[in-house]
Amino acid sequence: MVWKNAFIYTLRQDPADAEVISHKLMMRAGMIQKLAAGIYDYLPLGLRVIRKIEGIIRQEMARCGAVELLMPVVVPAELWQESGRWEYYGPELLRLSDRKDAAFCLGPTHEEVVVDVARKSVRSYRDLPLCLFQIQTKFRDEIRPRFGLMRGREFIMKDAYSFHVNDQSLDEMYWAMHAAYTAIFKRCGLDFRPVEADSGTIGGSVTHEFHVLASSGEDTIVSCDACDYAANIEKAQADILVQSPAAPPAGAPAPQEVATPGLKSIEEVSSFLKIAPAQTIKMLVYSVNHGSSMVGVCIRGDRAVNEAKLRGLLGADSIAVPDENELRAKHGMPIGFIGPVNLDKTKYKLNSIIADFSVASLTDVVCGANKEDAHLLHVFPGRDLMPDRYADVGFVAEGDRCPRCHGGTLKQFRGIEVGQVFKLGTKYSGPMGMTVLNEQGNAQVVTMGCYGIGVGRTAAAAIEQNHDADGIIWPAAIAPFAVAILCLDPGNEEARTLSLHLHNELEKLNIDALLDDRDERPGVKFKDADLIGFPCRVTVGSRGLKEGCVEIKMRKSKEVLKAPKENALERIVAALA
RNA sequence: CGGGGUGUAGCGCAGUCUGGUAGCGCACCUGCCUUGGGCGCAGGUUGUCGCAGGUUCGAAUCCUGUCACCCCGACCA
Repeated sequence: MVWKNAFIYTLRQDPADAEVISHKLMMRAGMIQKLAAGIYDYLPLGLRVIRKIEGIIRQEMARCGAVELLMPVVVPAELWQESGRWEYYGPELLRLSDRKDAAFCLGPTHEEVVVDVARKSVRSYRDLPLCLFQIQTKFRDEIRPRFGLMRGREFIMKDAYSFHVNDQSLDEMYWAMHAAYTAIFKRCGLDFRPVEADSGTIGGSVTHEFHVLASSGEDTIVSCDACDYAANIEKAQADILVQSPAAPPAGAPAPQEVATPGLKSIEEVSSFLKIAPAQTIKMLVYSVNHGSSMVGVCIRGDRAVNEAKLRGLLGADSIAVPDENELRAKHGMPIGFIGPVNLDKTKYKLNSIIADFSVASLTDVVCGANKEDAHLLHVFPGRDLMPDRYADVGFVAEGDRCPRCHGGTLKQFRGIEVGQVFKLGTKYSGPMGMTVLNEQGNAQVVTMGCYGIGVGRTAAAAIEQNHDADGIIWPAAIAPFAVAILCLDPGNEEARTLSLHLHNELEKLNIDALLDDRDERPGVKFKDADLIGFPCRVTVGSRGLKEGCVEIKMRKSKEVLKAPKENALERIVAALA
């Protein structure tokens, strides 16, 4: 490819609306261009990266026995009504209608469609296992798209779906996909971790997310410093020694009310009483399934409630913290002063009280007194608390002990979720009636897995991990071009001929080369090459040619070597290996 | 959806408070010059000042409405 034909326009300054480094660099390097919020043009250079990643994915999918197909982006509502998701998916699903007023949506994910594809043909257990995948544009009307390709509304996703006659077969495919994802992200040159993840409203299922470690990541992941335990913080557990409180020691003082006028927060109360926040219990009220019931949750004062865990524990579709004024007005709750001691559930219309494990080991602590402007001292959970149950509903904290090896400590990292593998079970095949005849000749609902990779997000994550002050440093496997040949003097016959020759020979060897033949000053070409991040740069200029040499420079190591022009080609090939 | 902010040339911005000929840097075009890290000189092109109303002799500027985009939060396969 010759620069003049390549449609590459770089920017000297960061675009004003870009926040994270990958977004800035992709815009500046002329890889993407914004069309609307969360909707981008993939320019030729950016598309080449996408295609490279897709190529790696295709190879690894083939290795798992997955076969590629392509399903429509526009999906009739009936399919979504069949699975039930038309009702509860919410505004993230972009709905539209055609000229006949028939309802459609833009597919944000394709479980319904793929079940429909498979059920039309698959009749027998002999056809299973089956794994279908596609690489396709998805649309999710995100509340807040941001960070360029990292959280777009329109984005390219590889989504695979597998069908099985039993759990063992599903399990095999699940781990084959897990291994494939590991291979894919490794080949893309990423530093990543597979982590256990929350399965959302689908209780009991197994799922792993693949996170690229990066400070700009939107997720927090937790991993053990001694073993291989790693989990999304939504799911992560700590090694909890005490799950129910002991009786208080003999002579423990009785609870005592203390005036705490206007002091509602844990910080205010603990600093006023000169105690650590960990010596308090805080209590929160959650509305479950849009107000159909309410629960009280108490947790150690310095900890936060993990709403994903709470939702899972309750088996709820949604939970939310109700409006404070509403709780005061409708339920008479002294917000800021409620506590788990002598709590009148009926009065406050609370269906149940849950205590996090973090309060079980506490003794002699402070909590709200259930009346305005007062707290209680000398609370002993083993004596004073009567929750309906103790459970794990808190976030783990940095330094908690590992639940797997019991010896290591948990550390937190930021991660970019680039992929997820999921055991779906019969969530879609059941309602949509996808059955096969089993060995006994009986109709049996198939069990499914699904496996996604954000292709554009993977590209963005690669930049987050591989850049410097000058620009992108592409991992070789996903670089738009492996080599940039800079012809510094297009006016010089020898330089022009030699650079073109090298370019042509590299292409013959199936090595992607970009020839910068522009009539620009050398500095411009160097800056652009660094910004775009070609792994290898070959400089052909009159200065080197006087010594009969070209210069080969590696972007990542900054290593420079001069090669005699006669064997420049083999030196370049060797440098890339 | 709540809070905050921004819309002026392809990009980055000033001008808006205090109404009076539309500006700067980069990019782009022409010529000269230069050629190993975003050269220099000279000349030039590019705008419904987001959109719609209103006030005014006169609106980028004041008022009303509206749209888009960005940030924080809530939310999120």
